[in-house]
Amino acid sequence: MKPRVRFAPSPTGFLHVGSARTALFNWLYARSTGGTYILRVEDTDQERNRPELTQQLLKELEWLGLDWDEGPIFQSEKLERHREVVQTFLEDGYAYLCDNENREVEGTVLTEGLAVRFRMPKGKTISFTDLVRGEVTFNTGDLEDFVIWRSNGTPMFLLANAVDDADMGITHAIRGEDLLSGVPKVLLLLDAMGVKHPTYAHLPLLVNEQRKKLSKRRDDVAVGDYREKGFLPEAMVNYLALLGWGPPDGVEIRSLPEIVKIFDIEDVNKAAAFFDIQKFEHINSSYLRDLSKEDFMQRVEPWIGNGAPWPEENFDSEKFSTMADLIQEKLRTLSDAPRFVDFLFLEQPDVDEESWKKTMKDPQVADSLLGHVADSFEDCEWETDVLKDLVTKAGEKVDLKLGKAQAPLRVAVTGRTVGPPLFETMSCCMTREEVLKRISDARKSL
RNA sequence: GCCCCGUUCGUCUAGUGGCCUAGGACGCCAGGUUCUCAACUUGGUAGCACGGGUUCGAAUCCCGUACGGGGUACCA
Repeated sequence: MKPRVRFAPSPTGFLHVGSARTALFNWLYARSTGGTYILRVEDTDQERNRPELTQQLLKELEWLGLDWDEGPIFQSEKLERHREVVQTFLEDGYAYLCDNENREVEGTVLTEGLAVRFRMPKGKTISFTDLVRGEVTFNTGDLEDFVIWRSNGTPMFLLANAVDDADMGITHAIRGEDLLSGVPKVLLLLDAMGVKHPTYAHLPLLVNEQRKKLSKRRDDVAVGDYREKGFLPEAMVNYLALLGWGPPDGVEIRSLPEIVKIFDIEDVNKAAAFFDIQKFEHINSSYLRDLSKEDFMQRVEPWIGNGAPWPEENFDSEKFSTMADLIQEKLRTLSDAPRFVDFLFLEQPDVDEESWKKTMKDPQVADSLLGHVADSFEDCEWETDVLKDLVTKAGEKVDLKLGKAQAPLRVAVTGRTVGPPLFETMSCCMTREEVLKRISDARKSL
């Protein structure tokens, strides 16, 4: 039988990286086994459920490239089926009615204003084999009767989850470890329905620096935030796959299709993992560098279009296209792009204070150097090699090597010590007049 | 409290009884290359939580301890 798995988020907030990782591992399992990946929206919590978030959720999953084969199926549409199962439980004596004070109420008919609790059998041992954790055992004596139906006429998570998994023919439930404790209850529910148990695989949790479970409330971990920071979806899924799993050959940066080939759910770790933004950035920059020119231009567009830190009318797409070749390899995220080119589209460079202090700390030297540079730039050939040569010579006059000598000029022209290759940028994207103006402006500010 | 789960460099991981004086990646440090940065490159840093067993041999198996986490809702 072909595996059937599902990702079952509840639309109570933005998709966060932990959920995305669960979605990814379900997807990987389905794709690597030839199974079916189903999307199910668990929207039974009427209080917190927000329909508009569902659309957002689907968008994020699409962005990540985690396409689903069936669904989205909305749990809220299965209300009648859930009611039917609960009613049967009541009739068969598996469950009982109870009031607001948790007192048992006589009767076997679902009644408005009354909740339903599942009766926990006494003295039973419940074991199951988890694909990640191995054999896990619980005693029913440690568990209590639990609510499966709210007094407001809606099903509880465990019930809806068990019924839907059974009805959808889910063969493998792959999800976060925070749900491990709920398994014995679900198994009891499944037994009461007389259906087979799915196989479980509980993924290690993703934790914050305090080693606590990542939460949408206290941790800034929405997938959308990373998209907006300029991370690539392929880098995101690649990094997420590395949390709790490692490729046997040690090659970490590889595409999703390649990961599908070597992924095995049984290789997943048991221990919680910390989401390390530095490593994520490293992976992202690697994917960024590997982008074709055309692809890069397309992806970077949102960061240099509307909202970029320069007047829109100053933007010159041809200049940017030239610059793209020079800066693509330097970016860690797409949002780094503007600050590598902003000086071209601003009237005045946006001068970074630290950079200024560092390079102009000796105003005499800086002024003399910039003076020599300006003089030699007056009527030279406007070419990369020529400019580089002239700055080298200017540097020699104040006893500085090119590495040091270019710094004040770079800050005068671009406003920062870090940026694209200076001489090429000047010769290709700036006029002699512009450069001389900036040198002269900088000297006045010394 | 009770139940369940976990513990290899700072971080993510490889490791399924001998190939481990524990490998890789990120980070960090030092050097090379270089017009800055990045990239690239050379080297370095740092770990099997602890204590008992089992075994000729244990990071790997067993028991205990410590620490961490998850659950224990008419949330999911």
